[in-house]
Amino acid sequence: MNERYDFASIESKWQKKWAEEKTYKVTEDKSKPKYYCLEMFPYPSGNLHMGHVRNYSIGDVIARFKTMHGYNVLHPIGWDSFGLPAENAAIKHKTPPAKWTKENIANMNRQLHAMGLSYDWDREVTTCLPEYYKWTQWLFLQFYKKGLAYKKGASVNWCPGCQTVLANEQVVEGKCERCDSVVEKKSLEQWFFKITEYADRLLKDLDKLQGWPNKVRVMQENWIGRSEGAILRFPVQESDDIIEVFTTRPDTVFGLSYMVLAPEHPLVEKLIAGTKYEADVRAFVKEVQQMTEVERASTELEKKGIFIGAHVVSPADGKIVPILVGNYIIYEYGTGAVMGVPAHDERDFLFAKKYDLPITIVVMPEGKELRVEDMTEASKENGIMVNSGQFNGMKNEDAKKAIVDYLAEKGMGEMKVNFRLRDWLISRQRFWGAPIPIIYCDHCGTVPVPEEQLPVMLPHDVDFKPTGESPLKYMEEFVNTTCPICGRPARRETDTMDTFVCSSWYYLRYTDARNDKEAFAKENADHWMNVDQYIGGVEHAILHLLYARFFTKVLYDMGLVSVDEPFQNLLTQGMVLMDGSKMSKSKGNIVSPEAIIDKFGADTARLFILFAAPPERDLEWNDQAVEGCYRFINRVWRFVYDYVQSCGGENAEAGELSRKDKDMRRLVHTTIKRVTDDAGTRFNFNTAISAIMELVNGLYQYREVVGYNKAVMAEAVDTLVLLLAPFIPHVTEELWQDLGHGESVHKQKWPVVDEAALVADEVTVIVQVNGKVRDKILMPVNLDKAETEKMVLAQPKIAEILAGKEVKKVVVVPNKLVNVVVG
RNA sequence: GCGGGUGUGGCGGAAUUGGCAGACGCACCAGACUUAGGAUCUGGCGGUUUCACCGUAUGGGUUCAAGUCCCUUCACCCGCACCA
Repeated sequence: MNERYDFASIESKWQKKWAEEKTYKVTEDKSKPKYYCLEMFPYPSGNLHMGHVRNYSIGDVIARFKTMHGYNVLHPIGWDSFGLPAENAAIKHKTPPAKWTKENIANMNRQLHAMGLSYDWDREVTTCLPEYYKWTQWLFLQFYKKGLAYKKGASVNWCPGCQTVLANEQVVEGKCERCDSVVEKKSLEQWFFKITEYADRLLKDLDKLQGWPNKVRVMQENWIGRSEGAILRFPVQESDDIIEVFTTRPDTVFGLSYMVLAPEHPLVEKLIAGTKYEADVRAFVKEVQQMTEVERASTELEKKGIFIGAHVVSPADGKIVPILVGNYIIYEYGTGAVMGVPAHDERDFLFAKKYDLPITIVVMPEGKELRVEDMTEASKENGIMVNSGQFNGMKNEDAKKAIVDYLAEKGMGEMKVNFRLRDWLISRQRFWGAPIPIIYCDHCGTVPVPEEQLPVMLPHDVDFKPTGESPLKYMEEFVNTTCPICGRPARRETDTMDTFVCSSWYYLRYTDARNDKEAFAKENADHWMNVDQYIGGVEHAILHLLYARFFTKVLYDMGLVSVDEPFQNLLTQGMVLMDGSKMSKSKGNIVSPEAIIDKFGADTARLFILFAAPPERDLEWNDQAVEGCYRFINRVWRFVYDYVQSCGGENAEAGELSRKDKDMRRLVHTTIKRVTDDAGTRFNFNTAISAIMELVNGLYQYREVVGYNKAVMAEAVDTLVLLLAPFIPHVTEELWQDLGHGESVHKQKWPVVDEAALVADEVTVIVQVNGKVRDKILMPVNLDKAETEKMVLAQPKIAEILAGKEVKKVVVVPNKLVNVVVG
């Protein structure tokens, strides 16, 4: 054994050995309980960053810990390797995206190995390889067959920077989440997945995800945005047209004062055509549409509208009110039309004040006398119905249903649940993605590519346009094909799929990664699913996690999997910060994982990142604290070195234990207990590590004891190495061998707590007087309350404090604390 | 505006069920060893007017006992945001 801790040679030695011997390869071993530990797979940008290091260190500890606990652990890794950066690099450097991606993967693969992660590399998946995207395309076809993939013309989010459309989820504050360009609206024919059909289930099943952070569940709930209300129909006066509105307040329909349509609403054009209002309304609509999405969506925007020259008749009471176009109506939400009830809606109130429209109170808050003249804002309180014909006197909550029932009889309304969630737009006008397997034939229409013709391969040798426009459109050899039905010339779809499609099912592919007959065998998926622990950044709280849940539910309905939620438990790790802000190239506050590994080794890097903060919290990088972790490993190394030099290999009999021996054993076993709880059930690796540090401090003291027990010491040293193994796998593997053990430390059983060793003969009891600590007494363990009280009151120090005072009460918490209450 | 969260020494953080606030580590200070120390070991390290008192963002409450439970106020972070 080397006296010095030489991390570089130790780490490379074991990494090589683990790879050669496939130490972490896993097969479906039915004799053990299974555990699926998954970290969100990386985009192969070229280099690992600290966020990756944190993510994978956390996952690796969990995987190794569960393995030592006897689980059959699936711990895979792969590459989310389609997407824009590869294409942008291709344009810039004239390298094909496939080459750029492959090189990046190779480099990051090397970096992952340098971290000593326990992945089963035989299950590595790469989404941009045909062997993977063949099955992404196959899944698309299954969705298509079920009517869950469809093409429609729609006003969509267009990112001029990325030269492609975006899903709603990828638009943040009106900007592209990737490149920050202001997103424009474009009317295009696009492919969608019908995620809205699953809105209710995606919402309801959030209840099943008790192992998810509350925050993420709430974010998904808000994103899905379920609201209960009604559809009401308002006939346009002297016309056959009907304006439908969605409202959550059908009880306020008698307070109607006007009707507002979104500028994009088709009835606007229809109702103004050929009227004297035509020119003004068109000008207004154009003005609104010329605003950016950000401007339009701003709550600061002054609410404006214009009369379009037509009226509707209220189906409730026959009241006739004007129709306007309003700049605050969103065409995509509800029906794109809103009934204006100024008394009970804030926006309607402002609008009515501005345009001097009538305000009618129809819900009177109980115990109040609201008057229109006094109102400075809309009243949203519940109350009693007024000015509402036969519904007067009802509670407004009851009137909601009563009014809709009444209108329903006339065919003018019904209860309706509305969702904020939109269908998932999956077409991308870019090259580096899985081609959508669809063929357009002039005779047969839209024809899915037959499954036996998959994959639809991305061509090699591609010329990229500097604009970013997809070169696929111009590649005759790709576009021109024959119709699978009639055999006549036909054209391929040139859009590719959103990369989030690829990442919506990769966790299933891991269960059967090399299968070339199907996406995955159901048997394998059933064996491993669902993911017991998923770990990743909170930035995926909506996008990826919602899409993956949707996919799982669809596959469940198709009978391809037996679970309807993919991720049982979710851990959202915090960010790695430097000087208080997220590490980023633009800020220049980057610490490269490779530099840290070169200087201190992977074990130190892992230990620091796990020790510095609990996993959900943001973590501030601290170079000096990294050195502290390096010192700790050295301290462990020196201890084991000295131990091996002095008495390693001796077989000692335990024999009679002295008090200090027993104390040492108690420390060893309380440490096992603490580490097991902290790392295994709470994932508080920071406190688990601090417990081990205390053990090491205790060991340094124990070895100074003259005539310490060698069997106790041997147990303690072995335990120390075993407890550290999941955190710092290389050095513990080396130490385990130095201690004379044969098999890998990572194949050992986790140490078991000896409950008997935890019991002490004596305990320190805190003595309080009126809640203030006055003394600490060492007393025999498990004294009953009366004896404890007697002993405490007999203490000279306590007796002195209590002299001349009346003891009112004595509270005894056995083995812990006594509180004497005096008058 | 709505929703979620956080607030503890110079710093990262600990206190799992209401029971010694500050574990463990960083930084700092002192000592030992040493030709030397940025190595290692030992000790100290919330504040103050130090036989004691004060102290977990703020003010109040419950309790024998509150960082922990209840109410108030404040600050910061994150998500959504004209959602009808």
